[in-house]
Amino acid sequence: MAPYDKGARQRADDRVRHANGTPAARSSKHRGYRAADPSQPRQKQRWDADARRGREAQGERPARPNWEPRDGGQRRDDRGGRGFDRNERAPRRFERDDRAPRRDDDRGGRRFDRDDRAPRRFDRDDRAPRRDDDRGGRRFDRDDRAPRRFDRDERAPRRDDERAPRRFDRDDRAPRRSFDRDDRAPRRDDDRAPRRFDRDDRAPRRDDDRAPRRFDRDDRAPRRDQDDRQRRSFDRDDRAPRRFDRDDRAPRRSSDRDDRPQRRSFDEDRAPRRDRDDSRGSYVPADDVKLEKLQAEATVAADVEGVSFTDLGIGGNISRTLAEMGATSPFPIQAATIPDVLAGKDVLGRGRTGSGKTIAFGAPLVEKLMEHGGGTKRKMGRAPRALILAPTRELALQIDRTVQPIARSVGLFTTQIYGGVPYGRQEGALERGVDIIVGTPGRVQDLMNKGKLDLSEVVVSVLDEADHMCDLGFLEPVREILSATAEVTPQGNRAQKLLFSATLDAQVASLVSEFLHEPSVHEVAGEDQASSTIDHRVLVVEQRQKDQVLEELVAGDGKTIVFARTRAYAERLADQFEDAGIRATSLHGDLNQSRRTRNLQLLTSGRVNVLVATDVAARGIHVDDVSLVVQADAPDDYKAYMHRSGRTGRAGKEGTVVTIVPRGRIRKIEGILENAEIEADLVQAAPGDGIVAELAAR
DNA sequence: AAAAAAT
Repeated sequence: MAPYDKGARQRADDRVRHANGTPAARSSKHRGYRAADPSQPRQKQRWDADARRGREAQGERPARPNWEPRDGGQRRDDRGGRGFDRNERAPRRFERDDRAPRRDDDRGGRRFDRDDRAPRRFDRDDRAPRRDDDRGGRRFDRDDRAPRRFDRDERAPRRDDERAPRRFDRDDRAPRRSFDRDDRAPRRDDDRAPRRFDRDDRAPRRDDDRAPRRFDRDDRAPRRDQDDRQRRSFDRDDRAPRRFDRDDRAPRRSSDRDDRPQRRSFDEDRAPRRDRDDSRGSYVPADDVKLEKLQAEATVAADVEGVSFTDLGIGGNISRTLAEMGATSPFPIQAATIPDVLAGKDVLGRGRTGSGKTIAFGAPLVEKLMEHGGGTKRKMGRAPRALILAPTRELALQIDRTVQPIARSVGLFTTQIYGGVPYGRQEGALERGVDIIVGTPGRVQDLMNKGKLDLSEVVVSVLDEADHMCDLGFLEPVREILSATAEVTPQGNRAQKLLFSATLDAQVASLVSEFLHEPSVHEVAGEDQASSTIDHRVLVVEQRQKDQVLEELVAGDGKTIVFARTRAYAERLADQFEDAGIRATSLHGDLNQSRRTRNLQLLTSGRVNVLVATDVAARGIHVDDVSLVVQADAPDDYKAYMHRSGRTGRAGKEGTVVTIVPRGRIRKIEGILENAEIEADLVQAAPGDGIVAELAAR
């Protein structure tokens, strides 16, 4: 009792003073002791809960993140032990390491330890970053992840591989983890340290150095590759008809439901609430419902031949920068939307990411800012005047890589505002003053609520993947953000809203009716997935043979992206592939941001052949030369199918999309294909079948 | 139901 009491007394003293400061301190202090012992752990926990509630009351953020499972809080409470441990991570991890097998269960508590956990589950990846911060020893860590596994052909230890890295990483922490496999970890280090080291160190650098380059590629590849010729050829022939077909079908599928939002979508009358509610209720049926495409003015390559960016109204500096980036002449979507944006109109644009869409809004946006920016350009602490929102961090980054050089060419600054990274840098940038914000809704809203981000001077707002932004969970934040932007420019014109997506349909109706004014609608003929150079296949596979078939499919030499429905499955598949000697990595929301960035880079740089991802990678992500897209789980809807499959067959190259379905899902996938207007062979397949080997060889 | 997005 004695030793403990000392500490407890100290704390009790503090509590008494803070809590009430009553003169009865002594006796209450005494009582306080006893209470303190058992309650002390809980004390902190309660405090946290109070603090959270307080923050929520201030409107800062919800007590529970909206992506968190409902029972998250409860679980946490149940685990009293963890709740108060929060700050003491070492012990925790330690415990968890023991629980490794249960990792999935850990998720309830996710919110507060995300970073911590990532390591747990995906050992290799997470730790690397930590070490980086701490030590020179980094390299080893990093290597552990991707490279390592491949190196280890010895599979017997398979499971060892999974864990070895973790423990191994933390040799320092040996006491915590060391238990099982200290023996092996060291070995590997010794053997491979040199190699990995090299790789690891360089990998990061490359990212930094090449960001611009890659960026260029992203933009250029599509442009250059998708020559005017190509586009024209398929655009005209194939698509025009298709689009019309779709319009016809929409009604068929969803009868009256679809009609409401569609019809209203571009009426100026505002019935935002009703629209929204209606759409929420009726848009998300169990089946893949196809909404009417928006009435659009189609632009084809012939329309833009011989036109230059300058002709469209883009200034010399920006035009030169575009040329340096590889955009020497405008693509159709750009030719269609740039004049309207410059004219101050609201615009809806349909065009695949990476095919010129970013510049279609980026270039005129910068031009517009110059126009009504005036002398305030350089002012410290100036509020941003343009906002670009994207549904994922990776996409926001990719957009910024395109827009930033355009902005800089005329002395404007951009900054990225997205989650998963420290606030300091972002807040610092805002304090210094920026002109264009590129980000994701969560962090933008967060900084808005903290008073760090003032959107009241934003006169141009862009929603990329706008239809996706209307998905459950995105619509509300987006509405709040848009509501915080300016209604009119300093010159008294209406502030602009621009919505872009490869699958822009009536799902955006509520946003359109609430925020847009007489928008002009454009699309590029031939820009959707159905165009193309992509061979679509469906393999009907027995559930228990699925993983084996997948492994055979991804064993080929070409770059492959595998889509899985859940994070856990994505991670498991990546592990399985690595265990099989295939260079693979994963991309999903359970990884911390540095890991996400790095793993994506592993694929773009070719250090791995296979990326297993959730739908976080379905939209907008451009990786050169992906020859095969495998859908380990069927997509939710036809739009997901189109976006996922659009990761391949880019740049006019050949691509193959293989969708694995169990027998029971055949009808579902057929419906999706029909809506996507894609024809695909559907065959049964089992491990070792010729068809599997043939597809893998591509 | 899951995914994404804020700590």
